[in-house]
Amino acid sequence: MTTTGEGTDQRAAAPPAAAGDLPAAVVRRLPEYLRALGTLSESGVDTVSSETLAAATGVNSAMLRKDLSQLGASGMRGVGYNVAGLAAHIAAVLGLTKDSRVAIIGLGHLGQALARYPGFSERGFDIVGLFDADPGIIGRDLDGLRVRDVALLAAAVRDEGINIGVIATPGAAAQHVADLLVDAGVTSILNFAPCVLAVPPGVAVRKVDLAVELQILSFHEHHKSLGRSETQINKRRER
Amino acid sequence: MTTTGEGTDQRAAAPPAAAGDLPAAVVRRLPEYLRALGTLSESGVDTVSSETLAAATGVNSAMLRKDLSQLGASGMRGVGYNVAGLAAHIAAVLGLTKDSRVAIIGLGHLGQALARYPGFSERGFDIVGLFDADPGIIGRDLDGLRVRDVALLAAAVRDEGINIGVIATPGAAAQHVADLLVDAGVTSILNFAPCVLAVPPGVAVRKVDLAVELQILSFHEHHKSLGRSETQINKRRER
DNA sequence: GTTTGTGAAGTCATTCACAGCT
DNA sequence: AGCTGTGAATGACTTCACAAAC
Repeated sequence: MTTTGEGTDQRAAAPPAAAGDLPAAVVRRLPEYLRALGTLSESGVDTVSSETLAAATGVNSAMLRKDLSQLGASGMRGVGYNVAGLAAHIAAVLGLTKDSRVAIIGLGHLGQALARYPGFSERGFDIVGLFDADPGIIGRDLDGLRVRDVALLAAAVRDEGINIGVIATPGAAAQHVADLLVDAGVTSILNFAPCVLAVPPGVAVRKVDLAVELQILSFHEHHKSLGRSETQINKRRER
Repeated sequence: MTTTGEGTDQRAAAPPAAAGDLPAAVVRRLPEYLRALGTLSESGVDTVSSETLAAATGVNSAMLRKDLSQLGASGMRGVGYNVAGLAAHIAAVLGLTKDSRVAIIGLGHLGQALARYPGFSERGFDIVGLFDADPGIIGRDLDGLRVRDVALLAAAVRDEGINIGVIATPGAAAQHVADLLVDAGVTSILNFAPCVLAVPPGVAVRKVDLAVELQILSFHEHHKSLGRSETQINKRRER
């Protein structure tokens, strides 16, 4: 599959690669590769080996090569991968060639932080709508965007081309908001509320629960201290 | 090379002792079970079948039973699981019987939101220290906690029993902060900075990168639009 | 020499399906 | 009847190891 460069992307009729159904595990790693490539690029590096890039992203180099090969990206044997070309290829696969339009629903502390998080716009996610149900919050101005009544959400989704919804409401409101988003045609949802959302097939939901992450750490912490008596460290090759 | 950057989501780098040797995939699901059990408990339910609990957490019921069986939790055939008992069991396995003491380093917008996020203390994670390097932020009061100079971090870890560090600094500072935490004896880190941390074996790192989540959604969005019309939506996977 | 690309092997995770308990 | 617990089957992911390409 040495599809050569060519590529800048977009949706050609010809399938440049199998990109259609990439294993979820691969997709999860692509943003990480992309970030590392950006860092390399800023350092003026223009070619990178799978070994080096793998180290920068914390994965095994064989896996990295296999991932890239599945994307249809290719390197040069004996040399490595072209940093800029690879970054462009990954960005294309991720659909980052056009900016996405994001609405945040729920502007409590977390929602406000998300609204102001520079990492979103830096990576091409334009926050274009803020919505809340609390009259005490509606009307507030956050870095130039005014918080609107969630009743206006559906219309805004249609009129303003919103395609990603970020739910940062309390758990009790999350399903309702998800329904609003889905009915308005949004098919990608990032859910920060601590609950499972029911959505129709075809709608992608990703969930981030900050307390869950801490609980997982708690588990490790707990079992590290339990292990003190046994001292049996299972040696497993640590990358 | 001490490169241990623990992967994004799943992967246990920690060396747990024999008794607590649960697969990482199971540990990831436990907090979700616990949350669903809490909801059931509040509704006055005191017995639940694997089928029902599985539905509430979005997993397959056989997997749920297998998970619980690995914990040593058991239900009653023909009846189901005792809600309170199961919740207590899972909490014990996760080490949630004693509260954890958390420091947040980096109090930009995200760090401030985390500091005020009620979900942490609700689930037994006490935020006891806030640290930043910016003189403009040091000294600020956030809900009764004063932001201290990061130079005081190591002493605070020791004197105040901090066992979890949350890094919410810019990427460039994150490795330095991680080193400080590790040197001070912290073995659990939650990293919000967009970079891979190198830590010695025995230190557990979990990473949450908000932009990565959006990029993954972008992928799905992108491929929905150029996929065949009879799209076969594969199951989305939650970390 | 270096480094990619990939079959094959290995490891881990999930689902199935049913025996066995209540 | 209903439901758990678990071996077996399936599927997914990762790593190994090496031939082919530069």
